[in-house]
Amino acid sequence: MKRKNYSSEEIEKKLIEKGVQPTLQRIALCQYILCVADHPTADEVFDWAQKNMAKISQATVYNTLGVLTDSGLIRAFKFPHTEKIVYDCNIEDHFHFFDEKSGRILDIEADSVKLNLDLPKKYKVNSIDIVFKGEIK
Amino acid sequence: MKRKNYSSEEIEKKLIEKGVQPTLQRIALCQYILCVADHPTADEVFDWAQKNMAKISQATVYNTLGVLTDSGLIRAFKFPHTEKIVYDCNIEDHFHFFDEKSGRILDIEADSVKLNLDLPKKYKVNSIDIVFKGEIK
DNA sequence: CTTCCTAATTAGAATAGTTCTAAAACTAGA
DNA sequence: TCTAGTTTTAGAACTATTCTAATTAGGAAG
Repeated sequence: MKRKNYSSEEIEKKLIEKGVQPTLQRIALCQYILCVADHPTADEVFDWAQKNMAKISQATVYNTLGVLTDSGLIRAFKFPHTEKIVYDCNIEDHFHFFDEKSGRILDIEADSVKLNLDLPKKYKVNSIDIVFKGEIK
Repeated sequence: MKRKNYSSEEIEKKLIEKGVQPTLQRIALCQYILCVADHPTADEVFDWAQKNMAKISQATVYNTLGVLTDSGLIRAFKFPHTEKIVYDCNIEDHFHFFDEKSGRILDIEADSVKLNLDLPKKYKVNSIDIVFKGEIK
């Protein structure tokens, strides 16, 4: 839901801030990933790219998604319902809701989930992944 | 931790109960999956089978894991840390702890996690997957 | 501008895990 | 035993992703 409308300049600035060389391909892909897409997979990004920009290779899409993920501009998730890696421009701590009807993934804010754990003391938890599955009425 | 020592006869009975034809291969694989293995992947099951039983094909291992999963005797999970499907003989509702040091997966009983959700009413939750990542000291 | 130098892009091959296919081998029931 | 339906099997096919090696583009220095 945090769909923004970044200009090329703003995206360029973001990339530089993160130490990523702002090439034409990367800026274009960011337009889609940061502004338009909703939890896209690599092939969705590639499909969009083929329709909306000059010739680009699949490898560049994968490279770029890797670079963006490593730089912390986006995050990569793996969900139980698909093999494909899903990318998320929401880099805050959060959980996910998978709508079994539509296949859509929705973000769940971290503070709408209160957890009360009773684990053995020696279990040191570094991070928690939660996926709710269900449907939206 | 629910490591049992089922005899061939007990396994055969379980398979029949679930409407699964108890072939030699299926019984043998169940010995490993239900009694010995701890969250195995398909290739771990295949490795074990090659060492411990007469010639068996990889396809049979995949078929059998599929049949056992469909029948409800075991469950299949997909975790964020690996591509491989992980099988679990614990068919109760439960969550998982992934030990980042050892790579081991441990079961977390459902009632050691209390959840307090504040989701929009129209979100109907059917199931919840939780993976804790961390280390065991 | 050129000349380097490095980094990014590319096409295609390679890989990993899994599923499919078609044939052969079983198994259960009549 | 015969037959029909299952299982098993080897190998091919498939899907998502990563790797490789060659080409191209972008800067910095002169």
